[in-house]
Amino acid sequence: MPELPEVETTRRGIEPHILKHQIKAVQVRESRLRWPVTPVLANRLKGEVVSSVSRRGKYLLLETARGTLVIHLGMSGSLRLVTPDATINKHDHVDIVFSHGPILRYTDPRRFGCVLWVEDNVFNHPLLRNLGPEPLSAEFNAEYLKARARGRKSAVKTFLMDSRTVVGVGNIYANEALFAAGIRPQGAAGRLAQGRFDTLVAAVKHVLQEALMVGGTTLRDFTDSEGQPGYFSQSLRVYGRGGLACLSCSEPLREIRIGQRSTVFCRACQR
DNA sequence: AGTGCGGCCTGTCCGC
DNA sequence: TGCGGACAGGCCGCAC
Repeated sequence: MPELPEVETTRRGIEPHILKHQIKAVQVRESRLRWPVTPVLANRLKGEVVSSVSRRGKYLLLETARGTLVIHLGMSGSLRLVTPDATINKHDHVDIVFSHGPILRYTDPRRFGCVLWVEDNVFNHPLLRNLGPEPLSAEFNAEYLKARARGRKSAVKTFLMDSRTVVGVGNIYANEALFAAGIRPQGAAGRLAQGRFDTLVAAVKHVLQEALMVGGTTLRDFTDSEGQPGYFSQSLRVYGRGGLACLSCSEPLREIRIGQRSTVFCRACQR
């Protein structure tokens, strides 16, 4: 499942191949994604040149002079560069065909993702307008987080996964960051002691940065059909390890549900 | 405003 | 071996 590190890795992987290149055609085989892929999208993109490839949270932004293509990979999506002779598989929903040959192929078995065309300022779009700071930016710091948590009764994990608090922290890294910070996921965000925001912010940054480094190396060869992100198999310390021994103290890790999300933590190490 | 939760969707795993 | 059902997940959009 694409978390922020994988989306950023995807961005870095495709950018050199499509930046300043012209889109020859767009082929939509399955328009029923999270929101319908409109025919307008293909018409408007045709002939346009990609002027930037950026990212906001887990949204990839392909900018052209006429507008921006907004792509979200949902939880099962991927975006790969393929050659025109590549086999088309069942879940290859959208192709962006470039004039110089490569095809940017959007694949998403569960169709939780989206491919949208936005002509107005993309950052005013409802999907992007209310997003919190980037986790790896200076804007995401202890002072900010503390101020935002004030009075909040929801669990710190839920709070952390809220994209209005900070973008790019999904279930996996929320679990990992809270473990790294030694903070119990179910405690109210507004009740965290002052000093713990520093620890938490540092843990979020650390966990994401580590994943980004691993993702960057394993996904270097982007035309590799293998596709499975290697960072996912990196040493996750709590996620998916409910009932197993804590890697720090050997106590069995607890698994509970917070906000319908699987939550794993160590009762001894996280307070 | 803050909070909680239903729903979207399919691949994978489990038990029978 | 086949089959049904639970589960996983991001995150919108609604209800309270």
